[in-house]
Amino acid sequence: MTQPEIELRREEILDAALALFEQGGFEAVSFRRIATQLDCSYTAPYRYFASKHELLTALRARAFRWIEQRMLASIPADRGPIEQLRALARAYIEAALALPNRYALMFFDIGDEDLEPSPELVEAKRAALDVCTRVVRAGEAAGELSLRVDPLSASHLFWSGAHGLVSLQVGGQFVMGRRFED
Amino acid sequence: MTQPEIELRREEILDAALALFEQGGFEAVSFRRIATQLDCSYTAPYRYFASKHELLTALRARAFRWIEQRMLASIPADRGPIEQLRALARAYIEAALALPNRYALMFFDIGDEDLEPSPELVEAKRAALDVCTRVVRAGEAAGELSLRVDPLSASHLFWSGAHGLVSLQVGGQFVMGRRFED
DNA sequence: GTATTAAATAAACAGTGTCAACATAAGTCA
DNA sequence: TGACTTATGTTGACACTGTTTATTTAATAC
Repeated sequence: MTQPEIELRREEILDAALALFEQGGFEAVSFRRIATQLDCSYTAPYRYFASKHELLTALRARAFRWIEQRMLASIPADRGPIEQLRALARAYIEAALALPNRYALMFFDIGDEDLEPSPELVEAKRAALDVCTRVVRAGEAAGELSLRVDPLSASHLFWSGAHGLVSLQVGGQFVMGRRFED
Repeated sequence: MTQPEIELRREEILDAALALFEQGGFEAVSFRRIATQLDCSYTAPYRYFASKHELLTALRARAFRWIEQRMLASIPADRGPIEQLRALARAYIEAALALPNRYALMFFDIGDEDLEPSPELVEAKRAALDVCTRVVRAGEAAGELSLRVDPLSASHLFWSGAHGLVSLQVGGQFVMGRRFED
């Protein structure tokens, strides 16, 4: 099996896992169920993911890469940093709200709640957060932005805040349409 | 069994569950293990918690009540709202950092990632968040604070931010000692 | 063709949450 | 007191789970 074929198979497995996850959360993802969806034996996916933990971690990393792309594409190059951050927040929120249901939202918690995140996940999170950090740094370098915390913490706050608002919104108490930065 | 006795037994079960959780996360909490810790049969806890989900939910609610108390006690009544918010953040962070390990930190994510939270948990979360909301509202009423978002969202942002910073800190990249409000 | 390697499979193990049937203790009323 | 009812605890079982081992099948190299 050639390398791109392997990658393709991995994607198929992740797709199946995602479908299960979206309709029943972490517990609904099981090797047995993935196998029936892909019509293979239930140990076959072990060739591609060493454990359930690794599978879910890979799934989450993929999700971070996805939202990173959406945020990247949303930055208006011709505007100031504050406007860019606002666009980032909007992109994040829209992406998060476009998710099929609440479950998928859990993926985007930037916190390090995972005891042993894979390097892949750490890298994907860092890359996603870096979209914010770069904007902040550029803004500070240009003297158009002045925060009381370092860029990394600021981005973390930014991300946590956006995530918190989305989860508040999804939780039922509507808020959207206001501005928020810091 | 009288009502307080029942409550006591529930606490014992939660204690055992917490001990397990703190040393191995959600998956380490099992009715079997709780039973061996409490030296009873593995279905006995079912008399007090209808399901594992309910047990964990009760555990989390208790944690929220705990941190609510610590935050409440930290508010300096003789200071302005900004100083009070700062004290709240400090209290939150100190409480979170005083936790025995990372696992317990997961409890304090305020987000609604849980599909079916019990009324008890919803109430505990609301009460904890209300500590912030009251300070914000009082500050706005006194004209000493003016935010661009409503008090509830502000508190949510506040909480998410504090939680995000703590989890960043626990994750390894130190930040503490700076100010942050919004 | 055969030999070797990769891929998929089946069987099994130790756990899990949960439920139904059973036993036991406590409390209630005669 | 003794019989009855109710709450509480226990055992055994069911249908799952993640994971490992051995075994078979498919693909490749010579």
